[in-house]
Amino acid sequence: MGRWQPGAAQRLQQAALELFDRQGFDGTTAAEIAEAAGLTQRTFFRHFRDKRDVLFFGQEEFVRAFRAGIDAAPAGTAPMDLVAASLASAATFFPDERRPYSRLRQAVIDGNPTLQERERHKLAELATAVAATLRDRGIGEPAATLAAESGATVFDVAFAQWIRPDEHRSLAEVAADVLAELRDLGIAR
Amino acid sequence: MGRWQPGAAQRLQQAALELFDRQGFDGTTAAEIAEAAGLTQRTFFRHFRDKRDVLFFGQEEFVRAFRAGIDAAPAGTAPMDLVAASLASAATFFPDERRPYSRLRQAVIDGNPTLQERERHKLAELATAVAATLRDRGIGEPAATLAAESGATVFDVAFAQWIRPDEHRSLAEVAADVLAELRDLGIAR
DNA sequence: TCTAGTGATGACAGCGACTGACGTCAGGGT
DNA sequence: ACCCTGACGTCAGTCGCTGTCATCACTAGA
Repeated sequence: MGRWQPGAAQRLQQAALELFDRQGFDGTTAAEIAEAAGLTQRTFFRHFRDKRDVLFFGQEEFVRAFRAGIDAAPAGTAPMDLVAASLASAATFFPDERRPYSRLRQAVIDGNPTLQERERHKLAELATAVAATLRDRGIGEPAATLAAESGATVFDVAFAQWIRPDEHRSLAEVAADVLAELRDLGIAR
Repeated sequence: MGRWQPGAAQRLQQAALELFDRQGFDGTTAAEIAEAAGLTQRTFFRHFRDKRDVLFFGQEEFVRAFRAGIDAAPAGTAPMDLVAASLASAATFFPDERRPYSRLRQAVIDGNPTLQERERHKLAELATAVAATLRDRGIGEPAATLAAESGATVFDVAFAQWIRPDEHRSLAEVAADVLAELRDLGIAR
């Protein structure tokens, strides 16, 4: 056993979410979050690049889920079908049990512009990673980037819908529907 | 004649771009920019919400160009054709004379992650505004958001291409080509 | 069993972004 | 002359974020 409790980042994230929810993002200092997790401000910034980052802990695995969906598809699959596969794979990261947590987290993000900014950035990073994966499969530019950005947009729209109070479908179902709508748009001239 | 020179925001933006180019974004303080423009740090923050914002001065007119393109289209135009119209309209905001300036500005942005973050945010704001305009024309959700986000993506990709050293086509031409590629993607199953 | 190395953490000091309160100086209306 | 308003300056902060160094538990090797 170490001198410190394990999972410092996890504890910081949970403490941050609770404090942000209770007293707002701006009304919460990094030192306060650290104290709630039994740590100091300095340690907080050793785990996260900045105060906002604490809400985006664990996004790498999420990106890996997108890539895994593409990697598992058979050779010769069309770009937008690869995107469909990556969406289906990523949706498994958000089972229905996680919906309440996602709603709370999103409410905090929606309440602060700088957090929305960071969220957009993370979505853009996701699109960049997916585009790279598509390029690895031989898809050229700008097709790879366009397909990847489209996938990110579909995920974003689907996630927002999935979180709504009156929504009960799974994220996978919602995402499939949104993707279908996008395809209809592309054909309509 | 007032006590102060007019166009403080303009002067601040120009001074900022020069200083960022010469000594980097992080290596330039807000007080320094203000001083170069004959003002003080406090005045800088009365014109701009934060240090990054100085590089995005005048984006409202840019957004208006997008909306104008949609408003000018005849009734019954399909969503993606409205997007095409808005792109064509917005492209007039970037005549070839502006290319050197755009290149310099983009180089500064590319050199700093937080500036990229802000740029993504501005692009998202643009998409939100375009989606609202589409909704005003009777287009429902999620079609309006999907079309608007697609338009923003096309603009982003086209702009990046337009800025390249070996690119000589106009932004309107590049954007039309990228949009055509996106449409090809949508049909491919 | 002693000891030096390692990795995570805490304490301290400091920079710079950003803000609120308040004072100052024109010009325009009355 | 009068005040009001709008743009700016001054002052005194708060807080995000960082560099530096000391500290403590654990571990490998003698």
